Amino acid sequence: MIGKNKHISRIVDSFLQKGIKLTHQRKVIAQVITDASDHPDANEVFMRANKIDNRISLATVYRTIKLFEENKVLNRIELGGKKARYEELTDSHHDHLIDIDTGDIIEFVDDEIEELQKKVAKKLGYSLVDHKMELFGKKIKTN
Amino acid sequence: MIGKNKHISRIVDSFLQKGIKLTHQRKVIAQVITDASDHPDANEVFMRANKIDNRISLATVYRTIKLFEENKVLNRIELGGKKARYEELTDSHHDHLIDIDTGDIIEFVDDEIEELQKKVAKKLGYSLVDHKMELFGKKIKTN
DNA sequence: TTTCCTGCAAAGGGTTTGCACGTGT
DNA sequence: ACACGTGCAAACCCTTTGCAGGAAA
Repeated sequence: MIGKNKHISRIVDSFLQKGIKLTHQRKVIAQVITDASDHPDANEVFMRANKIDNRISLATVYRTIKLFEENKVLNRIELGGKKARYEELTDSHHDHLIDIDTGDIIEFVDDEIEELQKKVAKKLGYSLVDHKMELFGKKIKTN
Repeated sequence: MIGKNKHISRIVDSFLQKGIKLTHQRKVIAQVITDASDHPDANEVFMRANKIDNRISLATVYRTIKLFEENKVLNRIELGGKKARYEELTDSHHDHLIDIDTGDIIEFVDDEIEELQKKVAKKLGYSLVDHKMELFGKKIKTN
């Protein structure tokens, strides 16, 4: 049985509308991603999905992740290394601050920066379609 | 014979100081990177270096690129795909605007954004060590 | 000469894909 | 029933590495 059905319905609805088949595997993977508060990589998604239901292969995880990306329910983040990590795509855009000591990822939104980005793009003769911003920082000691 | 010796001397000097051997291969690769105004990937660097001198292998290009990165003369850029691309590291930091239609990369500097980034990091309890920002845009038609 | 560097080819890690079988609608 | 999705294993792409020969200091 799949939990959190209310939350998942966003993905389900969007798929039904487009006539994409809702397989068992896709539901489980959707749940895993919806439940994840960290930013798992493909293999991590695979392991979590597999724990719920062992009929799921890594290949399917990759295919499903790609499908989710194409349907804008999943966002890929590249963190310098060679593996991609993922997060559920929500309505509000946010960026990431990465703790260089621990690898923790903190999400934040800053409208001022977003405004400036649009302005910069415009100055260069472009209209901004998307952006990616990652800050890397060290925690300030508070003792 | 290696051209642009004046420009290259930055890398050469830095290597001599640290006692790193200045092999023929390294000089050629340094030249290729110094001369590149685009943002070549490892294989592209290899091909250009190889055209100048065919005694250079892809493995050496990778090893040299890593060496250059460690010595802060080269900067790695990750552009969503799986291959890394590179540019010579200069004193002034800049970010990239990518034309989503042509793949062109435009470099820009915006101090205001940099300031805001520091501020945002601080607000979250971090001191900013580095950042990565890429804007994706469509050219505004001017006809 | 000594130490470090190189080329080659093989291995590595993450991701994708061809194929025959299985499943949602 | 039909079209599409899946598991498996092999293939792929980019990058790294072990080794024996080669070059810089």
